[in-house]
Formats: sequence, C-alpha cells, structure tokens
Amino acid sequence: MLTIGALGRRTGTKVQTIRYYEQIGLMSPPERTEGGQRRYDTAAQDRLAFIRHSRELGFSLEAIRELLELSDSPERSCAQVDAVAQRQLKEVEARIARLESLRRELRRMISECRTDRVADCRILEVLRDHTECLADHAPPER
Amino acid sequence: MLTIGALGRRTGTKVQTIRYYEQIGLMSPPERTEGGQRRYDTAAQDRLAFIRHSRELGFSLEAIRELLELSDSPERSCAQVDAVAQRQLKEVEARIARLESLRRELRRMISECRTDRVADCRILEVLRDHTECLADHAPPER
DNA sequence: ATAGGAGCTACAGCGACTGTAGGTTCAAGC
DNA sequence: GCTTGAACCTACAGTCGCTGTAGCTCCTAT
Repeated sequence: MLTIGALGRRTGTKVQTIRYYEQIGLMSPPERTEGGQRRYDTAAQDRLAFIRHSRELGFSLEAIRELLELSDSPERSCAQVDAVAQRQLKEVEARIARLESLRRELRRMISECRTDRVADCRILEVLRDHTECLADHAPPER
Repeated sequence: MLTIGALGRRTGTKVQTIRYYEQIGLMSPPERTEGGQRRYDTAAQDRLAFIRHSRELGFSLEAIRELLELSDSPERSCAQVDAVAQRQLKEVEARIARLESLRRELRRMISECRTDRVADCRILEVLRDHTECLADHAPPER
C-alpha cells in the first residue's frame, strides 16, 4: 500500500494533483489509515498512470473520463475509443497548423527588424497593422 | 467616438474582454458620457488592435504589456522588441515540436487499433502502458 | 519521547477570458 | 415628449488543470 507521496513519485504526479483527481471523480476515494491518510493499491497506480499518460498526449480530463468509462466496459466497441483518439489527433493537427502559421509570421516580422530605434521598429509596425497579417481569425493559441 | 460595442465589432473583441483589459491596466480608462458609458477615440482603437493582433500571434498579456511600454518610448532600442519577439518564436517552436511528437504517437496508436472489442483495444493498452511512450517527460500541452 | 517530514482540509490564485444577474442609459420611432 | 428595447453598466462566479498556502494532524525513525 502506497502513501499519496509515494504514488506521486511513481507516476510523476504532484500530491495536490492526485487529490484534485479524486475531488473531480477521476480517481476513486482510496482506503484510509485510522489517522485518515490515503493508502493506494496497484489498481489505483495503474489508473493514475493511464490518466497521466493520456494527459501527456494532450487528452482533456473529459476525454480521459470517457476513455476510462469505455475501458471499464470491455464489451463496448473499440470504435468508440478510436473515435476519441481520432478527435484528439484532429485537434493536435489543427494546433500544429495554427502554430506553424504563427511561426511564419513571427519569422517574417523578426527578419524585418532594423535593430535600430523603436521609432523605426518593423516588429511594432507589423503588430500595429493588422492588414499585413497572414493568419486567419482563428482563436489564439493557449 | 465609439461605444464599447462598436469598438469590439471593429477589432473582433468581446465587450467583456475590453473591460477586462481596462481592469488589468492594458487599456487606459476612456472618457465617459454623462450617464457613465465608455466612449473610445481612435488611439484606443489602435491600441486595442495592437493587443488583439499580438494575442493572435500568441503573445501573453505580460509580453504585450512589455511591447506597449517599449513602443511608448521611441528612443529605446529596437533590440528589446526583437528580444520579446525572439522569445515568442522560441516558445512557438517548442510547442510545435512537442505537438509533433504527440501527433506521431497518436497516429501510431490509432494505426494499431483493431477496431474490435474494447478488451483487445490497442489504444487503451498503449495509454495504460507508459513504457511504450516515445515522448519525454515535458509538461503536457494546454 | 521527540522531531520533523509527510499527510490532512479548505481555500485562493494562475491566465485569459466568458457568462450571468440585475440594474441603467441611449437613440430611434411614434 | 414618450416609449421601447438594444446596448450599456457593475459585480461577481465559472472555465481548465492544476498549484500554492495556511494551519493543522499523523506517522515513523531515532
């Protein structure tokens, strides 16, 4: 049986984060010692590792909740799991595309900088003048 | 003189967002009508357009505050502005690299999915098993 | 027996907004 | 001049996914 700290160390998760996952119902409340401290079994460790790995892959907690529910009902079709992963892949690809257009414009801006006085700075001009902007009106990243 | 709604429409900004920018000191408090409604001049419109365009390029509000201060002192060197832009470019590039590794792993996961029952689903297996993960332990995206 | 590291709860804060409630003002149409 | 209703106002709560803090209590090693 692991303490919350040991579990955190094994899964690369902060203690508060584990308690937060319990609070929002992603992790189920574990056993407690007489003194009220949490003790975790290996099932809990597996579940937390699954959550952390999925987070690293960019899945939202809602998507992870969905995946956990699907994996708890092994009769359901794998197609549903596939759909969640596909959705995630689409989102990642969209974010990459968006960031690449930002990178393009930033590079262009920087290359035009005269490193002279601010009064002549092309970067500020470009930022001021929206009409030169190549990016569409998608919502900004982060 | 523009109302807050008209300013929002011209710059693609929600009314609450404009008030929020005022609250955190990015936009200065505008004139008010007798009844207490905000009225904006063209300088305010330019400033807001600058802020929005910079946000679209992924600059944080703190970075934008810095850029606005630099642009208010035209004697300062453009190099400082360049540094802010370079920093932003680095961040964007790091995020792209991270997302590309996520994309790689998601694609691999999906290609291995047998679209059979959940019990055999490779996606869930891969998510469960961290050792197969190619990504490093960088903090997750978003 | 004691020290102190680790645990506990409860709550505030981050960034960058967004939404809501409940009220007031403005401008157009009659 | 009056009415209507869209747009404005303030103040505050909520979003996501944590992270940090205060002020306790518990557990274990010495």
